[in-house]
Amino acid sequence: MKPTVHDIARSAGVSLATVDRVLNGRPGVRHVTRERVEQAISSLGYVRDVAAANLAKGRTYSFAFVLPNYDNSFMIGIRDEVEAAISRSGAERTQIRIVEVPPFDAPALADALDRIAADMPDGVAFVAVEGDEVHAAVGRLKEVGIAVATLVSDLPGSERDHFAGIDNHAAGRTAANLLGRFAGGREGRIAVLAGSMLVRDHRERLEGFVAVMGESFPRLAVLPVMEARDDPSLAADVVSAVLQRYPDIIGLYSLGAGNRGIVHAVREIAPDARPLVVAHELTRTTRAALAEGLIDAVLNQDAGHEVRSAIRVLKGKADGLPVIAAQERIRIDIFLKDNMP
Amino acid sequence: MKPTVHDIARSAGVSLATVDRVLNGRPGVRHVTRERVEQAISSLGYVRDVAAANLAKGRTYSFAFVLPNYDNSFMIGIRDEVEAAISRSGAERTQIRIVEVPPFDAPALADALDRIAADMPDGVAFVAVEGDEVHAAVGRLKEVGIAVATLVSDLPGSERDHFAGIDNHAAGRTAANLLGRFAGGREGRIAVLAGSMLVRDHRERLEGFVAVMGESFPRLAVLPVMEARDDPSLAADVVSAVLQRYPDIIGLYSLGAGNRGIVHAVREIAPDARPLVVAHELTRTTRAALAEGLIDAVLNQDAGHEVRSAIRVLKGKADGLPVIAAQERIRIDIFLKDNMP
DNA sequence: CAGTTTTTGAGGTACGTAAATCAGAAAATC
DNA sequence: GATTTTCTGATTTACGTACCTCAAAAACTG
Repeated sequence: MKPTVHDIARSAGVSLATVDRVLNGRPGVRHVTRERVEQAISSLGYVRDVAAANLAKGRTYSFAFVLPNYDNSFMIGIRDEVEAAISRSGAERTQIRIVEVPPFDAPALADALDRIAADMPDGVAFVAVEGDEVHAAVGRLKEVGIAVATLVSDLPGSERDHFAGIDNHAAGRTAANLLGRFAGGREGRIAVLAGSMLVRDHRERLEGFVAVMGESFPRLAVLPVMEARDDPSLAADVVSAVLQRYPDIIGLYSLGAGNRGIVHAVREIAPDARPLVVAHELTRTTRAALAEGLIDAVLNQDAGHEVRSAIRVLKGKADGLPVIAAQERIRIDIFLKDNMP
Repeated sequence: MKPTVHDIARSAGVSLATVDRVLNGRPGVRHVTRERVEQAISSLGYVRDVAAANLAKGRTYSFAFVLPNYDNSFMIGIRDEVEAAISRSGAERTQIRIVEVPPFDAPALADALDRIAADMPDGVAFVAVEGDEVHAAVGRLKEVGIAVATLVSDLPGSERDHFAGIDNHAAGRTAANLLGRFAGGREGRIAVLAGSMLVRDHRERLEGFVAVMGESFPRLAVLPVMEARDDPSLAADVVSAVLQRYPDIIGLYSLGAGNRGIVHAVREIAPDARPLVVAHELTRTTRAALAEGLIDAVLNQDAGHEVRSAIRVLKGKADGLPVIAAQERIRIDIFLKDNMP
């Protein structure tokens, strides 16, 4: 039978109240007594029943998720997952609200963070945009004791507690590895399409990609990156243009969103002249394109994992617990047409 | 504020006892009253506080995991995960024990299952070996109301409630896809190394692999499968021999265990003559080989996910709940050297 | 309508922990 | 040794649900 606080009290020869004081770090216990209790705890192998503790505490955590009001499938996926978390919030004693901000707008993001700080939630998660205002706003959040996590896109150097997202450098490397190997020994050019170089995750992916291409696949020449602001129609145009301009393009790496446009452009090309395509995020579009053979591989970050990890971390931070890094690492999933979930 | 049973009672104009009867499907409630209560439940958006319910029930689930006493890294990983679950068992109100059986031994497995049945646990998970005895034993378990899940290797056609493992057919297809694409347009032979064709998961992987090779990569000739009983030293010998015999082997698919031997054999070969290697399960060996470039890709099934999924399903089945298929699907992870976790 | 059965209400106890109060004991201080 | 301060014990209430008992009310029987 699992030991309870009562067992500890009995075993240590103290009262329930004292056990409670030790367990919850409350003052008013002599050193020797505290040790006796701790001794009993470890010898009985007591572990706190978290469910019962939460029930007794009646504590609820309040969190805010700041998301760009941005309509690409991936962000919609993130929002869906946050909403799913909200619908589960009853069972998990969390109260989560979503705050929308314009995308790629550091002042607006900083502003939103400051407004949230006024409500004193237990934690805030946000998709970072780089900017001094944002750094400063994070500092203010931490100052008043609010836990802060970045989501999808990080803000290194800031005081955020945690980043819930993938290693984008590694993602870029992985993409290069796949494209390079799929290309076999062939020679040719590789086109890279990004959303915006102002976003850190895109920059990092590009860095990783270019690095591996240079190291391992010198016969593949990477063209200068094209930015299409994650806009499908713009992406379609840009891709069509570059494919026409350089007939020896044998691969395309789409490291941002707007894949609908890319798929559209690639479909226009004769099947045997189509480039290899590696894209990010498994969405309806990329899934269908994988199945159809228009995209060769998709790198994915699981939005659900990211959101749940962020919540878990914020909860832990709110209670002053350390993050278990291994548990919170978000994996870079590779999907081919045969292993789609 | 989250509604409680009290709120429902008040809102429906009935007593707590009646709400309780409705919630827990106990008899003694008139149809109209039951409807009034259900109406209140849905209009208030009541959701049962599972933590409090479990606390009140004080129910503990008892499960048995039957694992082959087999020392390959993957099985050790599975065992570690079960043990991790055992160490968490206090918090999760489960009591789990591990039963070891000799590998690939259907009578012994059936025997173990029967012995377990005598203790009447709530559920049993086991790594299936094919055999009529096993089918019969599963039937007996189900007959007395014990939930049954297969782990890693399935037993289709039996009365098991659930299979916690990957789609091995898809895994084989994925391996073929990777190997075929990595080979570029080259021509040559592909060697396949399995543990034993008597194990269902190995057979299925092979089928999927051969199918895709035939469909999509007709220039790659798949050699007859070699069986090395997941034994590293045997595997090393077999691989060395076949590589010597067929100098035009450009790829190797290791669909079972014993990868240590394969890595050893491949390392002996001159770097530029080494075949492409795709193997299963991310272990210390395969991880190091990936990093070193001796293995090109590793397909992995997450042992932790599988074990936790099995426990979740057994718990659900013990309570008569249906399985949420999407949630319990185990993914086929692809790891290259750049996206290793 | 009396008797029976079914339905409902009221209330309590329990699960394991948190948190509070208050009184008394022990230790430290002067 | 008296006083203050610091500890400790005993006890209670609460969290939200499950499950039990007993009695009363309502609905059916014949």
